[in-house]
Amino acid sequence: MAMEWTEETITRLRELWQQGLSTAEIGRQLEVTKNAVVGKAHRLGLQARPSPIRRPAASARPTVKAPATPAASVPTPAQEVTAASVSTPVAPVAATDVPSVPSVATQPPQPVAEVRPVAAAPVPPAPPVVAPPVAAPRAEAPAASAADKEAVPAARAEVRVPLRAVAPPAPRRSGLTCCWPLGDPGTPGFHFCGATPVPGKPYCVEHAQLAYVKLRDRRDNVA
DNA sequence: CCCTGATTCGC
DNA sequence: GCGAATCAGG
Repeated sequence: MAMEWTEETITRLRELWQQGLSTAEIGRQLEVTKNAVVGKAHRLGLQARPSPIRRPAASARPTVKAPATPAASVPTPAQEVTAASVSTPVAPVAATDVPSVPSVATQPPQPVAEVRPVAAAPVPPAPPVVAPPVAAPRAEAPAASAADKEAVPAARAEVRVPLRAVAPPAPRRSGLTCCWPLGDPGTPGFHFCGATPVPGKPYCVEHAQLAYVKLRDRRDNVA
């Protein structure tokens, strides 16, 4: 064992899980494996998301040793979860004038829509005014791959965004603020960073780095 | 191949 | 309780 699963991490797990992030994605953010995420999620009694597979009976399981397979004929679990609500509420983000009430406490309850962080969908919360930044990193020099086995397969250059189902902070007319969410949405302590964002992006320098991370390395290279 | 989540079971 | 190994569907 290694992970401590502090309340902090458990809370984050809950949030991320509820946001519909994939187990692997959560794992990356929590610096644990997806297995750890799934295992913990189940132990926490978190709602299991539709599994891509069916697991009727568990017969042969030659993991390490002791197959022990007497007999197993279990009825189908019949646990269909058809939650195909493909709604796309899209954060309000009133573009015109907004009341000078940046306080999140006064904002309407977050939609908490199940925004799925589908890969290849770099959709950072639209900055209050300017056009979508569309972080398009990737500027690798093609050639030069002789002894380099890594070679940067740019085919999967993608970005990761927080994708909290929350509306950005009420845009102040006289200055943008970093809309990186801090805290637990829906709780009093929840707020946005509020720092001055980098031009063209909805986050400050700090959080922009967190938000726009190329996910190239998955299993390896945590942190 | 890649991805996904679920389960089992040694630790 | 934890999570690697394994499975299995898309």
